[in-house]
Amino acid sequence: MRTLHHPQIEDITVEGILHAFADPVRLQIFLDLACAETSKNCSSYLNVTSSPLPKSTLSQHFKVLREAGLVYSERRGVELHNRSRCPELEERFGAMIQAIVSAFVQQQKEKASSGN
Amino acid sequence: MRTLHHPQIEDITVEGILHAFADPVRLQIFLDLACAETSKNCSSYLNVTSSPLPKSTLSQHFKVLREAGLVYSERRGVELHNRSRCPELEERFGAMIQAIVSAFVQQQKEKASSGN
DNA sequence: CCAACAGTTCATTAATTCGGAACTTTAGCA
DNA sequence: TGCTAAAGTTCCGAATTAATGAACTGTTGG
Repeated sequence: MRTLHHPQIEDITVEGILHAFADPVRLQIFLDLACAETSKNCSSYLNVTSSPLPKSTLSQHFKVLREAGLVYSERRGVELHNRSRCPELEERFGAMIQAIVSAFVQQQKEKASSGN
Repeated sequence: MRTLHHPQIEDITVEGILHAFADPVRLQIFLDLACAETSKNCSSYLNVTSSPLPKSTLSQHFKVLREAGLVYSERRGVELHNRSRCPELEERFGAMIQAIVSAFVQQQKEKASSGN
């Protein structure tokens, strides 16, 4: 495993972020990480969808989030600890991240209450 | 040309919007439409990038924007008049659209001033 | 050293996207 | 009425990107 690449805050782009968030699995993972008190490993999200994700797929999703500059991943022993980069992101992109996450959360609520 | 499909406001999804916005050409078009006083036709954007876009590509971009629920297109004679759906979108998704557009505009400014 | 575990990489297949060429629709005009 | 041009769309092949099973890499504990 090569060393993990995390872009500098100034190299993060709006379109990179939007591309990463355009996948509901990734948006859900980010949302969860952003709310988490502590960092979480990748395998925590194997069952983030109704059917379990293959771990190669999950690994790719984390790579996309990481290289878009949305999460910071750190090796600890055998696992990877991931946390959102919310504070820096907020400084650079203002309300954007928060607004996206809020809209997604509200959409989840609506979906849950109507269609069930 | 079949009749144009515009999703109902309640069928518009966050991930659909983010996917549409993940392409800088589409984001730029939306931004421009959102600021425009009047509706604009597709061909107005043939030169939205440094090299001119093929019109089939542009047509596809407008289709994506339309089907994501971001723009409303109306046939007038031989051309299509497009306008953003900002008011409804704002009601449904709060600050999200505005925050994305703002972040993108700021990024454009930074790019223009540094790299030139 | 060995087994187990977390995650990555590789290779194959599937799905998207790009863009040129042909097509459709509407308007203007002789 | 045609004829022609303009604005978009559709079609299709090529190129790119995404999904995932299988094999692999590190790391830890015994």
